[in-house]
Order: sequence, then C-alpha cells, then structure tokens
Amino acid sequence: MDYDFRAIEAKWQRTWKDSDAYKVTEDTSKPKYYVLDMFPYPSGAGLHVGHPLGYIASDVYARYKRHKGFNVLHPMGYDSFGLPAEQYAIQTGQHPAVTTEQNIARYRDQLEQLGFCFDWSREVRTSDPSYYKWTQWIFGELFESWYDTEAQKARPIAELAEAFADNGNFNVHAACDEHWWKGLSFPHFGEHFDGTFTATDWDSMSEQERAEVLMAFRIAYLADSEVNWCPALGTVLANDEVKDGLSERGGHPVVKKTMRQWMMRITAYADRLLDSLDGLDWTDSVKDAQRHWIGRSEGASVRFAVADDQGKPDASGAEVEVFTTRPDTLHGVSFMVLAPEHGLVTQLTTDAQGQDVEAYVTAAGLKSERDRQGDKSISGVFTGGHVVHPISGALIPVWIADYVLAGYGTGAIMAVPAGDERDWKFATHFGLDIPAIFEGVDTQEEVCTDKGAILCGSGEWDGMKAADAIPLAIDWVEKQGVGSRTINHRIRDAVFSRQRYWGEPFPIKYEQGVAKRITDATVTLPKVDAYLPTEDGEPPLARAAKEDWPVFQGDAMETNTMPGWAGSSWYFLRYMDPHNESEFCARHKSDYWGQVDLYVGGAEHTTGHLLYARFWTKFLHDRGHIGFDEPFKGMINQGMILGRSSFVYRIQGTDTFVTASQRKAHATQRLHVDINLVDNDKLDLEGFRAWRPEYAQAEFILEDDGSYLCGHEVEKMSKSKYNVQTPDDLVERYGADTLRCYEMFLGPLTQHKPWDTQGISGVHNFLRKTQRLYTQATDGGPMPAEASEDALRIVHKAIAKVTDDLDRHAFNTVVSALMIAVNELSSASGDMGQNALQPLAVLLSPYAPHLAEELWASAGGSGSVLDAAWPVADNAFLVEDSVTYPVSFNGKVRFKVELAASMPPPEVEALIRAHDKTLEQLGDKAIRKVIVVPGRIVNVVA
RNA sequence: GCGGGUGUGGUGAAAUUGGUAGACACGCCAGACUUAGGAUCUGGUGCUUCGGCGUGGGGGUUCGAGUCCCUCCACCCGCACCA
Repeated sequence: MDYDFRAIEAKWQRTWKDSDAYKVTEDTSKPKYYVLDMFPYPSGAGLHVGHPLGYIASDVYARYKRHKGFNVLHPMGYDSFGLPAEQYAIQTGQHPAVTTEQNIARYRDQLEQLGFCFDWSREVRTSDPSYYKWTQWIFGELFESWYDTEAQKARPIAELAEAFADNGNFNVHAACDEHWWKGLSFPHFGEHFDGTFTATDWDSMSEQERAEVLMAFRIAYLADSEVNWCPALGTVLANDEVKDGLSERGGHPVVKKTMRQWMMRITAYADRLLDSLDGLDWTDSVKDAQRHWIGRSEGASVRFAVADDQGKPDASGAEVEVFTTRPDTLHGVSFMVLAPEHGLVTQLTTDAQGQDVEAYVTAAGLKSERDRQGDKSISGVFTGGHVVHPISGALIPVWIADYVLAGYGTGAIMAVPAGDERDWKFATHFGLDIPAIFEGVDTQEEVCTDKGAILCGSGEWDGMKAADAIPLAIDWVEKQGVGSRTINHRIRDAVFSRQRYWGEPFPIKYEQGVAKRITDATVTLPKVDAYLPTEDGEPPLARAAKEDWPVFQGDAMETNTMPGWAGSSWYFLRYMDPHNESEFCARHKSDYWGQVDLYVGGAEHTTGHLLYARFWTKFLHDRGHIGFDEPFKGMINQGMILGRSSFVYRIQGTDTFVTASQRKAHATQRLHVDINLVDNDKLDLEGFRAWRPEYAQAEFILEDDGSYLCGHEVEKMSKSKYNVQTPDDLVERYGADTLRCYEMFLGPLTQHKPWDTQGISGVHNFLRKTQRLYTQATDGGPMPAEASEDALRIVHKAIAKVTDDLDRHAFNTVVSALMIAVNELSSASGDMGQNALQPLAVLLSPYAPHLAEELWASAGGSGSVLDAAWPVADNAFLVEDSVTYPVSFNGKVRFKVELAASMPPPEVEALIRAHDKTLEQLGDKAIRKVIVVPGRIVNVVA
C-alpha cells in the first residue's frame, strides 16, 4: 500500500479541528509550559521554506512537552502594523487594513497546511483595535508612572505629585534628564534655578507648569530631543532602526534633528536590564550584544571651570563637565574637546575664532549620520577659549571636533593624548602637547592605553599602576568638589513617536497644550485622504479633521503613531487571555502561564524587540500587573535557510547555453535559472525553453550523457534569484510530515544552512518505510500485542536517544535516530507488536503528527496519539551482554575482540595481553602499559 | 578595532563527559527487478603510491585529541570615534 500522505494529512487536520485538539485552558492539575514563536509580520510575499523552520522546531517541542504531561501554551499571531502595507497604501490608496487582512489570510493557509499545534483561538493581531486598545493602555500606564531610583521601580505619577506637594523635590530620587529643568522658564524660580524646588514653589505653580515639571519625570514622556530623522521615510527612527547611518528599512540616509517626540525612559531600567541577563537561558552572543548595547561604564564626571580673560575661573561659574573612565590620567590632560552641538560652544568661542567655529559647527550639522560616522579623518577647530585644570590650575585650550558625540556622556571630553588613541591622533595632527604620564613609554611616539602602566608626572599617584590609581583619583575628585563617581550608559531613551499612519494611535489628547491620557475610549485610526505626511510635514493623522476621528477629545489629538515595537513588546501576555475586554491580561492567567519557557525566533531582534519587551515586562511587574519581570526565560535563535541558486551559462552574443563542466571553454554569461526547472542540477530543457520567450530558441551544448548540468551557489532566497522554495509546493509533492521532518533533519537548528531539495526524498522514503513497517506488522489483521525482544531493544534504544536529544534541543539528530530505528526494525528478526510500535508512533508524533496518528491507530493505540504518554526507556533493554572492544596499540586500532560486558577490567587486560593478535602486533616490543576503559576501548602502550 | 560564532568526505551533517572520526541522509558507482516509476530492492562509496594519511595551519598536554591548552589563518554575524 502506498503512503497516501494527502489523504492522511487532510483527514487528521480535519479531525483535530473538529475536536479542538489544540485548544488549551489553565489547568492547575498539570505543570504548564509556554512555547512561543516570534510572531511574523504578514508580508505580501507569503512564506518561503525558511520561515517555518523555527515554527516547526517549536511545534515539535510543544508536542513533546504535551506528551510529557505538560499543559502547553503554543499560540500564533501577527505583528500586523508595519511599513510595507502603508507604502502599498500610499501607492494604491488601498487601506492598509485591507492589505493586511489579505496577507494574514494567506499566512494562515500556509501555516495550517503544515499541521502546527497552535491554539488558533488565541490568535492576536497587533493592528486590531481589540488588541491595540491594550497597547494604548500600557502606554497610558507608562505615561502615568515615574521611576524611583532609590526603590528601583516604577511608581504612579500621582505619588510623585504628592511628594512634590509635601516636600518639593528634596529627597525625591526620580529618573530624569540630568538637567531636566533647562528649557523650562518659570518666573518664580528665579534666574539661578538649579533644579530644586520646595513645596511652596510647587504650590505656587499653575496647572500647566506642574504638568511640565511632571512630564520631565514620566516614563513615557514628551521631550525635545535629538532624534534620527529619515527624510525619505518622513519619520523618526529609534537607534536600533538605524544601521550605518541608514534606515534599516529601505536604506535611506538619516540625519540628526531636534524634535518634540514621545520618549521611553528605558535608561531608567539600564542596570536591571543588564543584571537580569545572567539568569536567562539565552546564547552568550545575544546577551553580550545586549550588554554592549546598554554599555554600562564606570568612571567619574569632572568639572573644569571656564577661564575668563585673566585665566581665572569665570565669574559666571560656567563649567565644562566631562565623563571619563580614566580619572587616573587627569595629570595628562592637555586640551579639551566639545561636540560641535555642545551648549557652551558659543560662550567659549572667542571673536578671533568665531568664523572658523561657526563654519565647523554648520558643516557638522549638515553631515548625515552616515557621513559623520564614515569619516574617520581628523578634524576640529580651536574655540579660542580655555578651561582651568582642577589640579594644576593650568589653562587648557578647548577645541570642538565631531569625534566627540553630543549624545554620549556630557558631550565633552578631557583629552589625554598619552593615554587615549583618538586624543593622541588629534594632538599629533594639530601639534598639541602630549604630557608624559607613563613611566618608560615615549608617548610622543606611541599611545599607551594599558591600564597596567606605571604613572609618572601625576603627583601623589606616581609609581602606581594606572588601574590602582583610578579609585584614588575618583576619591580625590569628590573630595575637591570638582566631580563625582559616575556611571554612564550607552543606551539612550527610545524615541516612541513615528510620523506614520499604520501604527497604534496614542491615547493622548491635548488641552491648552497639556498632554492628557484618554482613559474612557480606544482611540482608533481616523479616516485620512492620503497616507502621507501633510504639506507642513505633520504626520498623516494630522490630515484627519475633527469629525474624521472616531474618538476626538480635548483641543487636539496626538497625531503621531507608535513604533512597530509597541505591539510586539507585550503580545506574549495577550496570548494568555486574548479575549479579555476589561483587562490586558487577567492576573490569575499570567500567574498561571508565567514566563515564556522557550522562545524561538531569528537572531535579528537582539537589540530591538528583545530589549523593549524586557523593559515593558519589568515595568508591568513594577506596577503590579504581572508577577514576573523577565518575559523570555529560554530562547533559541534559529539559523537562516539560504537558497541554492541554479545557473545556466549562455555563450555571449548567442542563444547557445553550455553545460557547467564545459563553460570554461567559452566566453559565457552566468544567468539565474528558476530552480523549479532544475532537478539534481539537471536542467529541464523543454521547460527552460518554455520558461521565457527569449529562451524559446535556446540551443544547448550538453554533457556526454545528453544532460545539461547547471552551476549552483548558495545565496539568500529572493524572487530575483529564482531560488525561492515555497512550502506549498513541497507539501503538495511530499506532504507536511515530510517537510517538517526534512527541515529538522537539514542540520542544527541554530546554524545557517543552504536549502537543498534533493535530500527531501530520503526523508520521504523514511516515512514511507515507517508506514510499511506498520502495515506489514498488522498484515490485514490486528497487530499482535507482544514484539520480539530484538524489536523492543531497538525501540527502547530509540526512546532513550530521542528523549535525550529533544531535551538538548538537538532536533536534527532525532530524525536520524528514528531512521535508524525504522531501518533496524525493518530487518529485525522476530515479530513486531504493539508494545514496540505504539511507543515508536509516539516518538514520531512531534515530527510527523499526521502519520503518527495513523500509525498509532493501526498499532492499536486508543484515542489520539497527541495525548499518549511519552514512553520511558527501559534499561533492561538497553544493556548489552557483550561488548566489542577495539584494541589499539599506541592509539591506533588494530583489531577487535568481543567480550562479556561484565568482564572486570583486570581480566580484560590479562586476556588482551595474552591474545594471539596482540603478540603478532607487538613483534619484539614489550608492553609498557595497558589501559582498559570498561565498555569502550583497550589501549596497549608498547 | 571590539564582541560572538563557524571551519570534519563530492554535499547536508554525526560523534553529550577526551575513548573505533564520518552515524543518518543526499549524490555517485555497480547489480537486481522490468520498462519510464520523480519507483523499489541489494551491495559499494574519506584519501591513498596499500606503507600509511586524514576533522583549517602550526605547536602542546595525554596511553589516547574533532573534543582540552597556546598560536596563527579563513569565512560569517553583530557593534563600532562610547571618552
């Protein structure tokens, strides 16, 4: 009988659907397990074979856990807000919701045919108002919270307002911009407001003024900040959406621009995001990338007084503050560099240098981020101004240069040319002093960044190792009152506004310019006449008139939308309670399901999604909405499946195509050919002629056997390379079970690997053979209950191996183990029986669930195989009576001896010493030593 | 430059704690079946001058190294003027 996978798969998919086989609910009688895939953006192109790789792995694991008795949550949904649908809308006028709906329908079809065990009743779509209602709600909570740096947690903003009313902001430890008050101008604070205010001050403020003060402390806050502006996309981008100064999507130039934007105070969570990485079961590569992205560095901030005309500290009290990780090199400071955007540039610049400085600042401002980053040449201008060295009192010239970044630290550095590569190059280039501060190093000739170097010319730190002087230097700076111990992070607060249509609207209205949360309604997207920014550069939502908004409150609505990562930062929670209309997720449900135990997805979300989701989770935990503060306990990043492109070789200027092996004899042009016309590198000649009109007259120079061999190369899958393999074709030809097994069999999940359709036939044959094994065992009648001992040995060996491999997430070797079992059983002596073939069907079930159901039934299993208990390997069947010992001489295997497994090592040694073949091998040499590794090997040292 | 990873037959790969390198497949070769089925079955398949040699190169530890240590090389990914 043939392996009729079409009938089998259709039958079981229908059965599962009819019986709600994959529906789960909270069940406290079982331990829970949460297996999650990174949900896809439903693109118009549909899935290719690379996409399901991770879904198959997670599906296998989810099914395995279910067999093991866990209550498994394994949902799927769509990250359905996004740029492609919006751009399609701009071009065609079709509402993005329509495009999105169509794409989702196609994804659903493709996913369903693969037989995944998703609980589809829990599907979520981030673009659905019933979902983004709660994204808005979380935003609202972030808006109405501040971060208490002493308690290290987020608290309601009302509590901060109370504290202000009681005591002003004395003893308030709130995360905020260091100079949060700058830019606010409240008359009653006076000219020298330093950021502290009393309860009386608070009391005297107008409501608007209070709102402005509170805004500076909110976790979701509005601020003028320097953002990445992408003119081509007409929107701002977060740091992780910019690669090499170009937008990640589309590759358009990005410039810095100051704009009033919604921001997320992720910096408040920097240390917690860093510290709790240790407890996660993620790869070091992802953890390291996050550590680097957060970029914690410890050092000191030091203030240098601005010098007046007489070289004394200026009467204005102006100071340049720098951050340094090397305060030990303070004696080596010979100049100072400010970022061109630094606030003190104007004050420091003398009349004589005015023109040069202005020109430099203007030029730096015009440069795109890409130019600025790409340009490693040394440039800078002297401002003419000086600061006073806090130790020596010497005048330090102040320069500006764009190697100093406005966005990091204080936007100014103390330059120590002897100890910093860039400072050294700068000093050398401009002929600035290089004070010697390291013993035995000629820093005129080379820079010394080694913290093990011995200091000199550094007063009381002379003779100390630089590294040892750092803490002393920080103490000194603090004692002198010129600075303090400081921890700096590279991570910036994240821009949360996007000037786009197809995203979540903010639940924010404005009343007399004050932003207020809308709590009584879901703000849905208004109608607009076009999906483009307005002529004034306002976001697309600004096109909507008051009556176009389903919800309009206050004087004006916020017209930005949220970024793509908003919806994906909490979707794993919504799956737990997807239809709840009164809460984002009921607490008892999030308490039951808890963290995602295994998260499967690509490695491309390292610094974006994964960081934001962790941030929101910690926030929701702080505010008591969930009981855990890390979303994803374990994670596997699957590798990319690459395409295998095929090529034909056209002799230049002709219609003649030469086979790969003879192409060198001609001047040829290499052309991609559709992989569907190629089988085993052999080209379907007729198909090729029919493929495209220009090849209709093609002539061929063939191999001796009359075939045309194509060349090949491994590349990313893409339409233009004609190397895209869709799962649909393969499911049609081989079935879902074959495709599932094959994708797993292809290689280690985490590795990148080329797609090769050749190999699939081997896996298909394996399933066919498996079915034949069962058919022959039943032989028309019911299957016997008892199998031979031989058969049981084979099956129990497989149980041990498969279980072990699955626990290690070694998905590929499981398929091999099953193949071995089926091969061995097919040629095993004795009878097959239920006690062998039922467990085997369960082992197969995670990989080939449809066939496994069929086989389970034929082996007399009751109910669905889905709920069959995972078999346990019986040791009695695993121990062998005898062992074949390889006998090696000085590490080289020479012969083998079969011995009883129970034979004690001394006896083995004696036996080997006296063995004929040993004597033969030895010749006239004497045995120096014999090593017996019980059950494994014997090594004779001669 | 920094961080992470990878390197094994013609190909995808396996080898969990150091213990027979190349399991399992693909491909290829030979044969069987008998005609055309993207069949099936059987056998072979790392290289070899038949001594041996073989896990990117070189060195080391060990009775024994793909596996541990040092060093170098190549490729891939991420970050990158971060003070």
